[in-house]
Amino acid sequence: MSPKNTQARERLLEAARDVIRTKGFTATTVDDLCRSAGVTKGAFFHHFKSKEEIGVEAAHYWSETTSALFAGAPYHEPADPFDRLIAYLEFRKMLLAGDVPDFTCLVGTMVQETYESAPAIRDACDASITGHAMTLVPDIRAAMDAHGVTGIAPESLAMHTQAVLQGGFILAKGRGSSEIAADMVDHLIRYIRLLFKMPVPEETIQ
Amino acid sequence: MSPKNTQARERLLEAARDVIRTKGFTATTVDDLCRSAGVTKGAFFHHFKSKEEIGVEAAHYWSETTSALFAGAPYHEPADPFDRLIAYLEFRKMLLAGDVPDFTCLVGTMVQETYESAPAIRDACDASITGHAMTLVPDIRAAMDAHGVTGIAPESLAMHTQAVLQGGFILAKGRGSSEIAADMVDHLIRYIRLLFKMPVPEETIQ
DNA sequence: GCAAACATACCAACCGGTCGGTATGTTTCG
DNA sequence: CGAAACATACCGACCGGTTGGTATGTTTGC
Repeated sequence: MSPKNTQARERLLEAARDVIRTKGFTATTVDDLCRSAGVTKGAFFHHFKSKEEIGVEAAHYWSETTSALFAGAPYHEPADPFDRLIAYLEFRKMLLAGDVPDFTCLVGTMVQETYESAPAIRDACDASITGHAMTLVPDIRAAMDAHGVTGIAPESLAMHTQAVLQGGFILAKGRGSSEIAADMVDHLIRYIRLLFKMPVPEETIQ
Repeated sequence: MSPKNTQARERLLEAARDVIRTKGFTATTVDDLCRSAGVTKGAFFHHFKSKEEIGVEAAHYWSETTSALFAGAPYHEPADPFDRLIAYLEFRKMLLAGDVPDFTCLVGTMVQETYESAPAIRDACDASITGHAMTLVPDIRAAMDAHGVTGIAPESLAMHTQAVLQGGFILAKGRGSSEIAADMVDHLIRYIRLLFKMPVPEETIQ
């Protein structure tokens, strides 16, 4: 009944996450994934019926693992919804560590390559990004109510946080450094502080 | 000199711009480009010594053609630098028309796939994005001076405009529609209005 | 008439995917 | 019980088509 030995599958999904973030989906070969996971091609096609299927499953795996990461993160602690929103963005800044492939987004990378050629992957990536954004909506809505902010759909501001992050990742890839991505989050924090009529810190954004 | 000469080169660069924006750099084959340009492989390798080289040249070509487009655009008309900045963003919104491959950014797409494997392409893409952003700096700086905005480097705000656009393109690819990208530009406009202490229009951002 | 601008034919490496087979359980039933 | 029947996980050689690139010939424009 329960799949006892699914080590190969999990190792392949981890390999997909790491290799695709580095090389992109198309440039990643099935043999790359097998080598990285330490399994054979037979094992690969036992668990996934095609390369496209591991793309879809990798997006799901990404959704699950990042959901768990964010659910257990300390940014939920503040009592005020506005403070939680800012804490979320500070947490995202904190994640911008290590080399570029370590902090960039698997699904943002994959959707760029597959949106016209592999609808199943595109939909899984879109669901991952949108699903994560929607976890922010209750806090955004509560903070808007508390601060009397109107004229913006909470869902739209939630998507905007993800757009700024994805754009920051692209700029970081161009420069080979996370710094610019952190600066973009600083702009986003300033936008949200201004929008909610909250004081803006004096530090200069470089 | 003569219109016949080097026609193949230009047609190949146009093909690269169109096909790569649709399929991505890696998934685009040399034969794809030849077919789209209506030339043979001999012509391709006469003008470009490798696939990587046409990637670099396509980024340069993108820089040149977009520079010309923006230089001739009407957003330079307003007398006030702040108004020019807003007019630029409204112009960018206006460009969000047609299918996704028609309005998305070639170099933003390419850098995602090549930043680890093809430094020459990565650098050309980075130079294209950064170079375009820097054209905004004089107006941003003048507007900041005029409105007493401090605590932000003009270059950083210029890069932020590009991050929001690039992020909007990724979200648009996930949804197959430009609408979300336009919404992201609306957030950016609102941010800049708030930052420059200017009134914010009442329309709701969806 | 000569060099640049193409066209044609071809190649070796590579890629996604297949296939026959093995090892190790798990279920079924007399 | 116990053995036959079946299921799952995995192996790795192999296949046919594709890919970036080359070698060589032909056309075009000054």
